[in-house]
Amino acid sequence: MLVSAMNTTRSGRPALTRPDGTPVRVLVVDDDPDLAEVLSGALRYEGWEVRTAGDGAAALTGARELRPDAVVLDVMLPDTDGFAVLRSLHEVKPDVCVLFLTARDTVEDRIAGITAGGDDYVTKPFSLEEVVARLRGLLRRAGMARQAEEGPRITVGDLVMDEEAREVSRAGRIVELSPTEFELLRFLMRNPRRVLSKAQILDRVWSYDFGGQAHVVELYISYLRKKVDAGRQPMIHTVRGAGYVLKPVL
Amino acid sequence: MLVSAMNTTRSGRPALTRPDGTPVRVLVVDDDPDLAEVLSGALRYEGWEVRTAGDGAAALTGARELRPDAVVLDVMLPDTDGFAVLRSLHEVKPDVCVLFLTARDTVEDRIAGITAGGDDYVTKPFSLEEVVARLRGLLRRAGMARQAEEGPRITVGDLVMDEEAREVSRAGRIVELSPTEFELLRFLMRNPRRVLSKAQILDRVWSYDFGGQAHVVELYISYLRKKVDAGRQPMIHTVRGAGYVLKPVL
DNA sequence: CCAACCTCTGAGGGATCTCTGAGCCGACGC
DNA sequence: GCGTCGGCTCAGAGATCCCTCAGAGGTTGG
Repeated sequence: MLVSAMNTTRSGRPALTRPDGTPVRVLVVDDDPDLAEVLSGALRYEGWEVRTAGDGAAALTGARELRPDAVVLDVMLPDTDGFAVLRSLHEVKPDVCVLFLTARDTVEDRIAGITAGGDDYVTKPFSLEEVVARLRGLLRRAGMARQAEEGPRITVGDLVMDEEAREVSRAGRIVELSPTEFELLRFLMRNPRRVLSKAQILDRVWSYDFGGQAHVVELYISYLRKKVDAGRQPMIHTVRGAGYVLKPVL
Repeated sequence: MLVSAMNTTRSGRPALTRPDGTPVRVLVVDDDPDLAEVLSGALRYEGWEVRTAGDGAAALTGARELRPDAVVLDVMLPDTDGFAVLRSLHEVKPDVCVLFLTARDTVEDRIAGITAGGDDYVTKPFSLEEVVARLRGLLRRAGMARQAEEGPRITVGDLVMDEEAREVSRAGRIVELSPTEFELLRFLMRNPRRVLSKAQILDRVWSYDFGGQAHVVELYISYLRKKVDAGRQPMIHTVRGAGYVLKPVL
């Protein structure tokens, strides 16, 4: 019988692993150290091995040493631009996945070139849920998903989410959700039966530069309830003074 | 009043240890020496090895020497801010868990991203039970729990508490509890068959700045009895002149 | 340029929680 | 027996937490 070391995330979920069972390796390249720190924290939380770099030169060194499966790459770097780094990266490791971080006003045609190569991008300011989800998608499509259960769909009770199709259904009936509602529900569904505080939700679902109050979370929970729980047995529960839980109906 | 420091390991319950069986190591960073002392007393009471530091520089030195598994870190430090310390800590020891202490009014300020990495925070004024519980949660998720049976749930007789789902059930039936009731019961359940004085309970379950009387403890014990013991064989017993005990029904 | 949609702010109101005060009861000592 | 003390419970005030509505401002797509 084949026994491999069980690789789990800090959250207790089974981690997405490389074909040989070792953790996925990701290189984070951003010149803002705070942002790099937050990103690498979120990725380590997924059970992945992370290394950071602050500029293009460091990125290449890091890539040679870590030999990452994926790279999170800021387009704006102090020494070079992201596309030059991309070319060098592909020389070092041709099959690496790249997730670009771009400013909102980055030129369109350059982005078109990215997605054509199978890579992906997110625009700043982004939410951590989105970055993690995109990375998971890239890795999965690159054949990195060793999990049978780690498909593109999440199921909690009779609630089903297809991440790729961005489609949610409860008891077979399609539920239409706005982008924020979708991300909030995804976060809840990836952490079922666990109480999530409003701060946790804010940190994870809202952009890192969101300055607003935790009140928005209440508001969006109320939207979700109207759409997901409407008339049915409620799955979204409030835990007063603590946060919210998503629980399948028993 | 504040609980006095105790250096003994709590008897009757196996301490949470590192994978190699040595005690968990925690660094406490706060510029208020009284608070640091109270905290380290509570953590030593858990059987953990504790060291304190008063500012960011001392925190780094301490981290390098102690190589802690977790750090309790005040966001407001005389020399640096929490984010910078977090980054340095992760450089010293990438897998360290951090529990931030923040004032209530700075909550919205810059917590963003902190809980995203799997780290956590509590707002001042906090209760020691809460700090210890959060730390235990962090350590458990980081794979530090060499627990024999130290899972996310505590069991005493037919009474079961799931800390992550914040759910309590007696004989299979869900019991709804308010935040304070929950913390009080958690404290009782973590110390079964042991008489706990009202002063002990106050020091541990209520915030350190609570100025009220021990009468509240009686009141909350009475609430708990109504919900937990309701109609069943009582598990919560009064020891006149000494305190309360939680005992499984024989 | 307009319409539809999305996101967020602010305010109101309702439900729940916490704690105080007071009365009651039983245990214990004299 | 009787008073005292410790503990239990009820009732209610005040605070807090949470939900919802209404609408402003921004974005998107036609």
